[in-house]
Amino acid sequence: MPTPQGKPARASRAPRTPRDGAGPKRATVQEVAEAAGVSTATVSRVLNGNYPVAADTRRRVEQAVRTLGYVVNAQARALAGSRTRTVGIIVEDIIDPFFGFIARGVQRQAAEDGKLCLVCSTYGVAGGELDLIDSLREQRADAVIVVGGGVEDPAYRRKLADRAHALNQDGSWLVLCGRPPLAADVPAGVVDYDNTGGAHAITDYLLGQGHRRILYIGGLDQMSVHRARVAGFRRAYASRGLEVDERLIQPGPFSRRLGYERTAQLLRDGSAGQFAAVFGANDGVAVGAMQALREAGLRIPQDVSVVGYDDIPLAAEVTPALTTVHLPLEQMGREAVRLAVALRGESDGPTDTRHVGTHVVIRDSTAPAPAS
Amino acid sequence: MPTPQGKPARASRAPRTPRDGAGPKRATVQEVAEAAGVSTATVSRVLNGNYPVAADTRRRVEQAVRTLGYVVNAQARALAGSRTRTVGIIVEDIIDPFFGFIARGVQRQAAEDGKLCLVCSTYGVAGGELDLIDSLREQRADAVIVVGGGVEDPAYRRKLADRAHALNQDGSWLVLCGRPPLAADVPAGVVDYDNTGGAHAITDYLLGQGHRRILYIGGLDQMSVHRARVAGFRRAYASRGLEVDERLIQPGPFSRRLGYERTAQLLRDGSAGQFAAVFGANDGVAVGAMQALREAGLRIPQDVSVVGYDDIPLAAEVTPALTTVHLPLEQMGREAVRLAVALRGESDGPTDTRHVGTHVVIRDSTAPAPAS
DNA sequence: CTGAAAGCGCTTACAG
DNA sequence: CTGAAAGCGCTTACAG
Repeated sequence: MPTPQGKPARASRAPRTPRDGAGPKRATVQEVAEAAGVSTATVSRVLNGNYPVAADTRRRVEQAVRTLGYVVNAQARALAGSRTRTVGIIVEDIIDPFFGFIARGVQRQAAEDGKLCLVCSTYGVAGGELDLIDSLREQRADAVIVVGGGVEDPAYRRKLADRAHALNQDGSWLVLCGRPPLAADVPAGVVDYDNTGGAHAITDYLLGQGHRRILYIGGLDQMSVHRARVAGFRRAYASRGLEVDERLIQPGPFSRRLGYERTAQLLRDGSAGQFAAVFGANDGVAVGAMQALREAGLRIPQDVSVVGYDDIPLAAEVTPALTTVHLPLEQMGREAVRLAVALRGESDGPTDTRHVGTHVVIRDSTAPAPAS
Repeated sequence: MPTPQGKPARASRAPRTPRDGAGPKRATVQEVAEAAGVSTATVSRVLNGNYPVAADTRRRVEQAVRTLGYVVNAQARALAGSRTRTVGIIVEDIIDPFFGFIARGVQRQAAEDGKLCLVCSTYGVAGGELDLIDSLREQRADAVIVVGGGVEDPAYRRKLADRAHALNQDGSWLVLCGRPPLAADVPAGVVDYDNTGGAHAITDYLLGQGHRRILYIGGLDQMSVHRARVAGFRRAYASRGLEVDERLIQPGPFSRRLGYERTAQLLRDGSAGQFAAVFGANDGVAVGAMQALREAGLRIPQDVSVVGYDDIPLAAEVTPALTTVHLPLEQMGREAVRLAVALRGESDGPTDTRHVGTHVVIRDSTAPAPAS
């Protein structure tokens, strides 16, 4: 009946008494059982298909399910069972292709395994990872996948290790994806790749082309990824008995803007000396550097060679196409989920580490050093 | 004790009897209550902070929580309460910036509201949306946000409407983001923008620059977004009393590759006649077209003007920077979550539609038509 | 192959 | 301000 007042009849905030006629309502196993004339146990068994049920009984149940439009209540199922069929993934920013592709791999593998993904982003907030792991623990995610290079700070690593133990207690697992292991006694899975080796390989390629003064741009000291890449850069020089001019190592956030601005500045003020090659700590940095070089009237690769890291699609799309280190990002995401599934098999196995391979992709942004 | 055989001591698949010593174990409210010397009701009340509790009692409980490392069990909470504090979002592909930015907005707003996001992708599989909505319904997501242009097929829209009703039954809501409403009687939220108006505006801008033969590339007939954009394109011509040469409308998937290949082909075989402007149905298509034009020796914008749609970062990064229609993608995502929250306030309100504004961004890829 | 019943870990009227 | 108790909707030994 219409409300006497002209106000819209919106549900008053009366306390929800159980089943007061209004309020949300969806069919339950109970109702399906009644409709099919069987017990709830039987309904559960046909729903899960994990136990023999007479063909005829099964049919009656399936019929009832259809008629009532029944859908299982995942929370009730998770509470009664032991798994939530959910995996959590924590990235810095879903819009960054590095994270985006890994997240895509995680999603796809999870979907194939009948799981759903809880995706969280830290947006670079310090400690954001920790809080998100806690939220995901509340959700009892079957696994929590933390993506990307981690902070090297020992205090932080200890906190992360605590989370790993807590998750493991709960029967879940922490999986580090693109980050080195925490410690031997920490129950966590790891999917990693060889940053040092990749940086070594691409630096050595440049060195082999006759380049000696390579400007290395990008990376923050606390990040494991950065330290490993710089280490590879240095080692390549060392392998050939060459020295690195420290002025050529220019740290900063992994961003296109950094590549652009730092390159432009060094070109302008010459404070790092000359250079005829640029190593961007990731593809974005490299592309930013390319733009600055071009604006300064330098040709790529005739005057300056440029390389990146990661091989996101952008690398192949710019002109000239960028020489870089290929990372199987999507595969890393898939691997992380597979590893988590494997680990749950063990009651509390040791840390398990999986390595994925990388390789240098030579495109058009590199050439032999100009004769000086 | 070590297993007699040399095999690794992995937990045998014995049936999990309740609390058999091994197995995952985490503290419960029960245990916190005992440790604090109060009832579980009281623990729940301090945890949720939604009810007065004596300061001293509160302290004891908080202490116990800390000591035991207690974390709430979200499934149990959701089962006992009525909300899951979870929102589901369905996109085509998280790696596509159009979807990525919307997903980011959804995530951020959800995080601010204390909710977690279940992110799903269809990867363009027909009907994928429907299945994913069902999964999200199992999860009892507080809202299910479906992103991007929808299929116009009436049968499909009917199925979607069924899902909307089902969700509404459950006390949840379907929210369409970047897609027109289904029908007046369907309980679903809508966050949309004016595709026709945007396409009209940017086409009119080109027309105002003296262009008459504008090549329109991209879009599939079944997609609502495409139909609306083409309608705007046509209307701009009509407003000025001009005719559209149908050969200049070239449909296809929204992809960089389409822009590149179709443009290259038309330049080669001339089957669409001449054109001195290209309207890419989205920025990716436009950038692909730019590449083909450049390879054909044409200058942008001196010889050919190019415009796109969406204004993803790529648009500002290419050279010359692309004139396009700006969409507040991240804001759309946020709006979708806010709308969902608002809708849950009503027991079953009518369809609620929110419009976000768009505008043309003029950059360097457009210029007056060359004198012919 | 099937059912009765306990239990998963919370929240929330209800009663003090 | 606090507690006893019911109930959320499933799954899973246990017993036939």
